[in-house]
Amino acid sequence: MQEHERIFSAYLSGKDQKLTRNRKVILDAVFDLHEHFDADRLYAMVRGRGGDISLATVYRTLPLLLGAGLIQQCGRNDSREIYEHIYGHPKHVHWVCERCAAVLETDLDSIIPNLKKSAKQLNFQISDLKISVKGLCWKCQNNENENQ
Amino acid sequence: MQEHERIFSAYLSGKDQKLTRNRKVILDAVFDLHEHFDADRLYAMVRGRGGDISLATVYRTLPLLLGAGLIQQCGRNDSREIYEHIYGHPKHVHWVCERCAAVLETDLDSIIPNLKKSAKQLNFQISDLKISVKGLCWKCQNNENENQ
DNA sequence: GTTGGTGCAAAACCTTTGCACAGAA
DNA sequence: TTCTGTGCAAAGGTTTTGCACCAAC
Repeated sequence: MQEHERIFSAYLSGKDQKLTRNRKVILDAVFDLHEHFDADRLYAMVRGRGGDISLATVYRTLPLLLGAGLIQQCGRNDSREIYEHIYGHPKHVHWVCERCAAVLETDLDSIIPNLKKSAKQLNFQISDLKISVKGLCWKCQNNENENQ
Repeated sequence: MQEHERIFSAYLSGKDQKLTRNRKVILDAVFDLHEHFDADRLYAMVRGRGGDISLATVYRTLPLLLGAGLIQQCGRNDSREIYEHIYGHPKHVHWVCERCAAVLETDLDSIIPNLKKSAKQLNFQISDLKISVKGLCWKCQNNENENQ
């Protein structure tokens, strides 16, 4: 049993819920997706694995994974909520290219050494942090005039 | 004529569009709302002013205000897009209390001195930046056990 | 047999759009 | 007269929910 299965299972137990077969398939898919994903992408992934899982079940499982701290929301694409798995990933900064939609990532500490100081000044107890930087990646800066 | 009217008018001219009466009412409402707002809140505001403006017009005006750089999106509340006016406001950091939903604001530079350095390293041309910190404000830390 | 899980279809919800008309240049 | 702007109602697209049945303990 993998670490994130243990975590999910423990979280569910605490709510008198179970780590069912469906939930296990969804959990595995989430951690096999090494990209950001939306509900539809995740649904396609679990369908591709032969399971008979409905979109409703995917939608019902996402809040559970959020609650367990295994995934987090990271913005929207068009009108869809985007998620990523975070187990074992330190909190980080997203650099989103507005042209090609590439997402670079860097760690947080290198750009926000003063975060804790500010929190202390405000007397604010941080539980979650999101930073999203939009602009042009180097590739798109060099190809500004090409059509996409 | 106020400064943001001039800006909006200039922006619209550039697109062969006009600063109509409806758009003026919406613009004024946006700058009279000294809080974050969603489409519905803004709609209520302009209705309250006696105008006969439809929700569709509000929705059609929001992208124009975004384009003119007069407002910006700042996350979602439930399922609604949240906006704030930004004319004259430097980019800033939101500190959102998860319990009472209070939003504190601080300026950016004090917590991210290294942002430009990172951008240079990545060769990333920044056009927009969002930072949202969630947690508990000092008030809620001291009243954790009270009901809301 | 009681509790939670699930597929299906329908509902809910915010937002966008088609259309016909109004208004300005 | 030829644009753009607008209200209204309908459509669109994502997410949630009601319900009946299933599965596990």
